[in-house]
Amino acid sequence: MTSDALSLTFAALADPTRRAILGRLAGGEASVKELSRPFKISAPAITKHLKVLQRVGLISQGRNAQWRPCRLDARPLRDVSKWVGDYRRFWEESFDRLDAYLTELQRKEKHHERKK
Amino acid sequence: MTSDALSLTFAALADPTRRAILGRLAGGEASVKELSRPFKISAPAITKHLKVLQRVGLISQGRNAQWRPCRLDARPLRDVSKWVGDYRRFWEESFDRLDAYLTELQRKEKHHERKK
DNA sequence: TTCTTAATTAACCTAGTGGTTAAATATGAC
DNA sequence: GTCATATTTAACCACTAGGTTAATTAAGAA
Repeated sequence: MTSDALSLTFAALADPTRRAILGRLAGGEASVKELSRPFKISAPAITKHLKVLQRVGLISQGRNAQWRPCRLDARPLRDVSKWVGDYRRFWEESFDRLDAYLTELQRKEKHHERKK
Repeated sequence: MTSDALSLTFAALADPTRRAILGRLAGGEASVKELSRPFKISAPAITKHLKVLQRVGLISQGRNAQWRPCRLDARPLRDVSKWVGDYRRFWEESFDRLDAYLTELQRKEKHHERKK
């Protein structure tokens, strides 16, 4: 795998289970068990997902008796946000073009109706 | 692979070569040859990267003689931006906490100096 | 100590990724 | 038609990802 931080972060986010875990952690700390509850996959699979998230710094794990409470650390998402933000003008542009296109289409439609 | 659109988009962005291609296309249309120039990988490898980008709708390819000019379509990035935006408050929060921590640390440092 | 629960590690499997080289296809130029 | 260039397809390879089950570690409870 590509080892630069941004690539690793994107890769970590490319799995819906991991994004769901982050979503859950947005609501506060949770144990591994709690995190696994919504999914039908095994505990080791969850552990692996958590390792991926931990490796890119999106979560950290504490210790409390036999539990390893996880908590969100969203800071790596700043870089993602910054990267994607550099393209904002492009999708706004495309949207504008699409919007203009649709408006034009509508105008033509009206014109067509009138002619009928 | 996970087949929901957002996962596929994140996965497409998880490769630095593909992100560089998007970066190049931000400067305007380019042929496959032109896109491949900065990299030391083979033409088929570039073709594969382009297919990945095309599959998630980040680029589209036209035809002009033997060239297939590629152009950026950033609209899928809106969803990425929206997703990551939902976490903004968390990284701003973490940053604040770090900031508060550093301020506190500095305060303690000063106190320590004074005592010496 | 023994039992139970939480979580991880080990070993394995399947499928997918990113790369390769060689061959095929498409198109304009001579 | 032949040649050269651009690009894709085919076939292959090493490695990784995401999953499994079984075994291991850690800690509180009986």
